[in-house]
Amino acid sequence: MTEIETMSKAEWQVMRIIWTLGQATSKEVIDILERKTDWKSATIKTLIVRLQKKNFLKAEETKRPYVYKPLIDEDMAIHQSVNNLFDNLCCMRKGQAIKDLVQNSEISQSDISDIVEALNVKAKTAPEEVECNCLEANLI
Amino acid sequence: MTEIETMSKAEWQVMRIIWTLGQATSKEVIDILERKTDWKSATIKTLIVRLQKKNFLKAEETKRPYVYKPLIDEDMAIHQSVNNLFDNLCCMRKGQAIKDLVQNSEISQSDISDIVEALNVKAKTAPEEVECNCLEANLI
DNA sequence: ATTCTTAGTTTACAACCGTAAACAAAATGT
DNA sequence: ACATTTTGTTTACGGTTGTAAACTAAGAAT
Repeated sequence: MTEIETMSKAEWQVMRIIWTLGQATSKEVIDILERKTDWKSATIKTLIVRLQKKNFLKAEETKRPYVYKPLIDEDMAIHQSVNNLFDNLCCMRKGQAIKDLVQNSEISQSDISDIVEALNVKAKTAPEEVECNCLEANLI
Repeated sequence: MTEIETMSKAEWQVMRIIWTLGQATSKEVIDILERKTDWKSATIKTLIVRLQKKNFLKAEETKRPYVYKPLIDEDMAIHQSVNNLFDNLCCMRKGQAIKDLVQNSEISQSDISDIVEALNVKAKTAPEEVECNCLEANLI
């Protein structure tokens, strides 16, 4: 049961920048986040340190300023986070939660097609009803 | 900017039981969670207290044992949690995150139809591409 | 070489969370 | 009425998170 390291809300903001740029110096991250948020540079430095401790980032320390690179793939991080949250939910309600997300998210035409396709596949084996197991003794 | 109270993973387990039962005494919650988890009853009591402080639960204190009732609707809680998490994500990747969820969740036939319907509606106004704004100065 | 600046490291502190024991008050059994 | 059990309240403690200042080491400017 190796505990999964989770990313806090603030840490997500840092990772998004580094994922988007591919790699970044602390100055780049700080400049961008000082425009996006009201965080002080010290705060952002702390977040970078914590992300290194959690093995989400590593510093290329051959020369300064260090270049920070992601150690986890963005899609993998999203997969873990989202599924981790869905694990909290009543099985019966996940379908409606997904519908709610569809309605509240901006999604491209091609992603819409992809999701519809995934739903078509799903429909071939999907049950008529999903049972609630909120009271059952399934170990969490 | 009134801070939204969030529910921790452990607190979710308590809420799910009370939502499913409609209301419950601490004994009911404790009995169920002692079968589902290895938490001690003291732990579960603490969670109930914290959920009251966060206004997710209230105790009917007219007679003992108290009866605990949800102060927040389960669907509303799910909506808030899920959208709160999606706020962390790069806009460009939300579509694929939803597809991933579809593939990894058990969903009923009728929920599948509902989601497809929502996607059809969405497709009428969906953009060809969604722009990434991870580096932009939108206040979080 | 000495000073200024930038970037990385250490320390800080309150709130929240997982986890639970200890304590107190009410209800129940005898 | 008194002992026992149940249930609610208080206190605890280490780890995480938001938030940041202070300190230090390395580069850059003079």
